Amino acid sequence: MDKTAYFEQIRQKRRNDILDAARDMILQQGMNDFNIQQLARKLDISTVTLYKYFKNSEDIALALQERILETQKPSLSGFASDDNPLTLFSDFHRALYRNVFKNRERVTLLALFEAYLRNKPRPAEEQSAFWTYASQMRHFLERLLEKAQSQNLISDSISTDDALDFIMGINVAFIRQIGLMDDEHFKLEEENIKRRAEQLLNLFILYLKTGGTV
Amino acid sequence: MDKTAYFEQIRQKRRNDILDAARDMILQQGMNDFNIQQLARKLDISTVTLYKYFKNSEDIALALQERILETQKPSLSGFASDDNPLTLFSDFHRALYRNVFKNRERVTLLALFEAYLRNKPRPAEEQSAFWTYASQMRHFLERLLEKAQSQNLISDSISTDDALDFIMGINVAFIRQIGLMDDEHFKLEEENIKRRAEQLLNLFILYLKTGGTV
Amino acid sequence: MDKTAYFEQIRQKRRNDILDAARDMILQQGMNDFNIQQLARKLDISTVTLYKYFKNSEDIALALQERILETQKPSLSGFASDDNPLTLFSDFHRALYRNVFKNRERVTLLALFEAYLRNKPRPAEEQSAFWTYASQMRHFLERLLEKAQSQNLISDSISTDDALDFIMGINVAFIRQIGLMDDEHFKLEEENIKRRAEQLLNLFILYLKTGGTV
Amino acid sequence: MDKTAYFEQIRQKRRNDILDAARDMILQQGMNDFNIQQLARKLDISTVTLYKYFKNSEDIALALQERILETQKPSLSGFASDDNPLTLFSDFHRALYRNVFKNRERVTLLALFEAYLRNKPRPAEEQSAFWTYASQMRHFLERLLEKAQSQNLISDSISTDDALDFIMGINVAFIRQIGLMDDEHFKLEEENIKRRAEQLLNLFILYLKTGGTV
DNA sequence: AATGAATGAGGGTTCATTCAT
DNA sequence: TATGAATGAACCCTCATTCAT
Repeated sequence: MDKTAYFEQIRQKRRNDILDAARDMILQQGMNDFNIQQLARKLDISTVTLYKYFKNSEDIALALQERILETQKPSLSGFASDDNPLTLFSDFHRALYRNVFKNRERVTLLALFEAYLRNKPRPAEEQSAFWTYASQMRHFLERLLEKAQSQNLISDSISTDDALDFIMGINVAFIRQIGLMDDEHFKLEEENIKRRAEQLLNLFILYLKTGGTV
Repeated sequence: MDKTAYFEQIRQKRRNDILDAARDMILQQGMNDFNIQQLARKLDISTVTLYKYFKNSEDIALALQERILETQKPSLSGFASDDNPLTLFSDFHRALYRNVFKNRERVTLLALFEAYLRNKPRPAEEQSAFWTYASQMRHFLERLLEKAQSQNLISDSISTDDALDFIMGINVAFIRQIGLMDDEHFKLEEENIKRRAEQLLNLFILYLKTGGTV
Repeated sequence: MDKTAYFEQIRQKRRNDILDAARDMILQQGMNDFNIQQLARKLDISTVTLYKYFKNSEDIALALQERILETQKPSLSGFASDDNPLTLFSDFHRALYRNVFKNRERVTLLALFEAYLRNKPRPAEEQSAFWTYASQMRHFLERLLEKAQSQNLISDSISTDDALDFIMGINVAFIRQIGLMDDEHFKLEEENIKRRAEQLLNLFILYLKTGGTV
Repeated sequence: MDKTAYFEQIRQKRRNDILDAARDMILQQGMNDFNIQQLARKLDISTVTLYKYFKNSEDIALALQERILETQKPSLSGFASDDNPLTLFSDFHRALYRNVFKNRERVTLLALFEAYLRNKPRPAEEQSAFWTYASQMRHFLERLLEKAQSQNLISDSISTDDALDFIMGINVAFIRQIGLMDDEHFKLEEENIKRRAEQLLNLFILYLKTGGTV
């Protein structure tokens, strides 16, 4: 009998339950008021049990962040590489925001972690989750832009690197903004924001085609 | 005798000193580790005295936020209204970012407050400080764009309202991002970020002129 | 009115009361079971109040140790330096043990601290309290022995340094032993132990006179 | 079938492994930080298994102490009783210290236990391990001294009992001191200490011969 | 026999806040 | 007005120990 594997499975499930509860708590109360005791109460287990699964409260937050980053990995399959690069760019941009709207709570969590960790002393090489996330797509876009340039679809005056930094920067900023919005406010504004994401795409296309000057 | 006024003045000065110290603490340690006892120690007064000036730590944060918003009010004097509206728009945009770079710490504070207050129960009508700040300039830009439109300087297809929402939204997102960057990273990237702010301006102009399509 | 001084006085008194209670607790239960909560309960104050007076439980132990070392400083006045050096040596030895017997609880505390701190990581330069105490008298004895040697009262073959190391080493060992004895056992054996201290003195004199060989 | 005996053997081996690990832990961290969970982790077994072998952590310490006392039993074979008693005394003394230096870690453990158990409520008849150890050799030395006295090798004025108490007392004190030294300090001082043990022997001989007076 | 899971108890510490002067 | 003193509440975490399998 494969007892060990069985236990491990249960354990994983339990870890996930804990992370789910932590997620809800953080979304409701923010990182500041997130604490292990309340989490244990909410899960109806003892704090000690929590400590068997996670080293401490920061460990929980980090595991949650990691889980989000893993689930959230931009899937690039489905983007047939022989299409027009700019069309692909648009598709990708739209898919990105579709994802953001669909999983706004994850974005919120990442944004809250980021603000929370801002002043904590952290290993130097560690990046904010947002930038980890962003760099995952950067590579894909890079090849896209290079291809577009080789096909003369975008302005000569554009440096691929600069363009990417600019586009990613604005996108990350806008996405963070979406994540940090108040839930109510977001619901009210959802349609407007979607329209603005589309406008942003237009702007980027305009930028790529013209290099940013008329 | 206006002894009362004199005391009130002293009191104001004291309040300001407290807010200064609070600002430094929050910038160094984040909202999480900001606490009244440490603040009192830093100011070399008793906590009780602090309580005479502010109800509690949240009250201090709010007062600080308010002080920033007041100081930060975009000064619109100096923008002669008979210039070309688009030139004025550019001037204004540049002045805005110049201000942001010069007072990044205030932006940081507003961004930290925003994340901190996100889940606190708050009076419904109260907006995030960023949006308060944004709306202060909105009115000015609105008249500018209307004028530009009447002079046929910008595309017919543009709705002034939409354009403003879009532009302000992106700007606020970008500015918040600048505020939340960590200090070291900011120093390294400062020049790049300034360049991107300028690119953004170019794009906005392009957007206004073309309506977002080439 | 000299309020500050008054408060400081009260404060010192309170610190002393706390140290007294800590001393009793440690003597009764040993260092292992010494803890702040119980101490607070015993003093009938809240733990928080304790923290206002001492940084943490180790701080209390160190303060207690320091207090002992200060009180315990071997008083060398009263030893007229023109007497026969070996007589003085005997007087000093006897005074030392008289002190040990009279303040055995202090010795016990020092011995308990020493064993407790043995595996704690500590600043390298820090010495065990016993050795601090011992070195305080070493200087006095050194001059004594040199004088004795110059008066041909002790064997030529003796190196003052070696002799002191030897004598101090055995004394500290014996004193520590006295401190670590069980209270009951000590009471039963007290007279015997006193006799042995006297025998030890004889041994030392013998050693000094003969150099340790017949 | 003597399956039972076989299992018992396994069990004993297991107990020994546990005690070995406990010994290492205690030497490294002291009695205070010695705890069952860490011990189990170190042995890579569950705490529950530990409880099958020992009642609790004090039980482990006592078993360890007992094991040391058994192993450490002074072997008196090899001391041919027809030699000169004082020579035998010297040999014995040297063998004792040789043993202490060779097995200093055991001495350390006994000294740590002694301090640790000092305030624990214990069965009245139980003595400190050191005294158990000391009394084991006392009997042997007693016969030796009596023989020496009957051969007029030592002073008439000496009471065998007193002399033994004195000698054993100083030895135990010195040995405990050696055990409690911290490892680094011991390494630095090892040679000096050995010299002092030899000096002590000389003094004891002198003491026995002269009765403590020149 | 061995182990994963779970927990009560309790120590360490910090924080906001009140009281008395 | 200002402050020293004091504390309740709450969080963090570890340990010994038991239960069910």
